[in-house]
Amino acid sequence: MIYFISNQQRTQYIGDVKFEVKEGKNDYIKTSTIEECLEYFKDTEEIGVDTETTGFDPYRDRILSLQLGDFNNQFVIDSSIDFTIFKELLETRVILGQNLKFDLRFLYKLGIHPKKLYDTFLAECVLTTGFTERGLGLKDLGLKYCNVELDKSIRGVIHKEGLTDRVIKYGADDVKYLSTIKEKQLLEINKWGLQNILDLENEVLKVFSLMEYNGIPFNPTKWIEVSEQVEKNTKELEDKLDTLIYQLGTKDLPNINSITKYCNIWKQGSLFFDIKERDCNINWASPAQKLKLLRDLGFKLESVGDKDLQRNKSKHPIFNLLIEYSKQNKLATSFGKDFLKFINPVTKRLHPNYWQILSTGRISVSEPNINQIPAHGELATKIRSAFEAPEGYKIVGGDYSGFELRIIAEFSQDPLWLQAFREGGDLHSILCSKTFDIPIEDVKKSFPGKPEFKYRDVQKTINFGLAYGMSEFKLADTMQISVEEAKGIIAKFFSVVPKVKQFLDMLGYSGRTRGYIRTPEPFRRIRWYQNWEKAYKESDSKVLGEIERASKNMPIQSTNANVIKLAMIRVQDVIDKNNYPVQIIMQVYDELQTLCKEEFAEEWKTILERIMIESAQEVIKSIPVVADCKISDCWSK
DNA sequence: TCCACGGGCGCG
DNA sequence: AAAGCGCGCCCGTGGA
Repeated sequence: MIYFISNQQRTQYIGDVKFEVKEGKNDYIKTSTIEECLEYFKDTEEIGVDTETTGFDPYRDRILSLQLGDFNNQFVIDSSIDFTIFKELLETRVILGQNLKFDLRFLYKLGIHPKKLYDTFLAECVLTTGFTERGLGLKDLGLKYCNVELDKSIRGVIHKEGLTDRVIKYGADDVKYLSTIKEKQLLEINKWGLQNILDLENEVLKVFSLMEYNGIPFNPTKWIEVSEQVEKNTKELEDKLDTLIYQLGTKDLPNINSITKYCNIWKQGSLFFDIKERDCNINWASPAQKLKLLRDLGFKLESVGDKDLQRNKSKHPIFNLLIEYSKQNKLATSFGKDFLKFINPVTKRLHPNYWQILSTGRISVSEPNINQIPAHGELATKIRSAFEAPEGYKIVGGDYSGFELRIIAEFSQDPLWLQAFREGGDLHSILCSKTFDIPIEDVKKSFPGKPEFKYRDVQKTINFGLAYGMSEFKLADTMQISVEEAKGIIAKFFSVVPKVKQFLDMLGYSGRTRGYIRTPEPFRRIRWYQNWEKAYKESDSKVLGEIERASKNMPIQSTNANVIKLAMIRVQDVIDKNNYPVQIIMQVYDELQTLCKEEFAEEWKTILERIMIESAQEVIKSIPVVADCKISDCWSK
């Protein structure tokens, strides 16, 4: 049965005619009261919850209706009711919902903070990680688990139509099937041993919801300062490139009679260069145009990517200009003034979207993507300084040190790799000395005859690269050596750390032969390869190779992601239990940043660091884990 | 004018 | 046959 709770007249439509009625014309909808609703849920442990809202922003939009229910009965409560009446109920029961992050932000706005969550959307993500053709919407889940066709056609018109019978029915259906979906999902979850990872996701859900709701403090003045500098740099470099082309056209291209002729060869009908105006029509942001030009000038390049430009930079001054231009242009476009559109007009903060589960278990962030803010180079510090704590607050946070390398140590149990972390030595240097048979004091020296390659840097490339399934071809390309030489280096390296090789080979074999790969205990996340079956039958080496390399990396990357999620749960838990004046504001792979009241910052830094380390040691048991936290006014390394 | 695609590059 | 993993964003390109 569907119950409707409201303090106002119901809106009804017959055709296009709108009128108010007290009781709907369909007898499956009854009017009810708050008291009846609270009484109904008095002894239930779990409640299906959904909201309809006027939009996506909890600060500018509002809840139109709140739906609470189970399979037998659903209550549709309209916005004439003060929803905070349900605070106690919602904060003590298990809240069952589909993509709850959306609803939670609106409940937070009302001061309602549900604690125990089960999200059918996240459960489906956990069950189908890696599949590209999967249905994650409630409509898909209704069909898959309940064989019921849920009507979604109405979404988006509720605001106009009002709470008519069909809108109420639709709202009620959105909570009616949740428990059935959950029960059937749990059968699959248990069958695959995914309970731990599902619990982790359902718990960290509220942290991501809070992060989206709270947002990130941002100082636009500082951002604009850097943007203007970068824009200026970009324009100057464009001018320099144009001038260079002018000089090339008049002097360095004797085989081309005039730049006009060259231009006509290059692009029919439109001049890219006007000698009189000294105006060059080349779009320096166009890879195709750049490549064509450089090839016409006689350079052999495969692309105009940084790697190819770097290799040619001694041959002509245009390469250094192009390298620098690409960098500045990237900063100007991706991190320029356009970025300011993401500032929420109400909170003046950034409120990015979080996608909680990608194929390895990492998250992704968008609008804006806070996980790709520049971190290297001289402008990075300035750019990041725009992420600034307000007056009276500090940014407290930090990252795990060499975390993926520690994960490799734990899972491979390689003696040398373990020993390096146990003794606190520098892993890259230790392995470098053994791989290249040189004294450890010499690891920062260059290879004989190759001043641009230092032993330890190459070792770093190997340590990270091989964990991603890197081949001798890539190493040869990176180091500019022969494939044979590269092969030799890899063989030597793996003879130094045989158990690492064994571990990676095992992962690759596992993925290639089974079509899925999973994280070791305790989380046991699983990633499927949708294209595996076909590739396996057809012995498609290209696809199987991709699966093999991804499988070598997934448990490592995934464990990092699982651990930081565990840390987030525990950190938020401590904040909530103690009412600390702290907000988690960012998670950047192996880094957590919080916003903290200034007077609490010192104490908080110690607590945060401890929780991060303790969380990681739940998984990394053989060696110590290090987290470096610091207190600052703005986001910094 | 809109859209899909891919090169290129920002982060880890 | 191709050979380092995981993302999102910007822009140019080419077709509708």
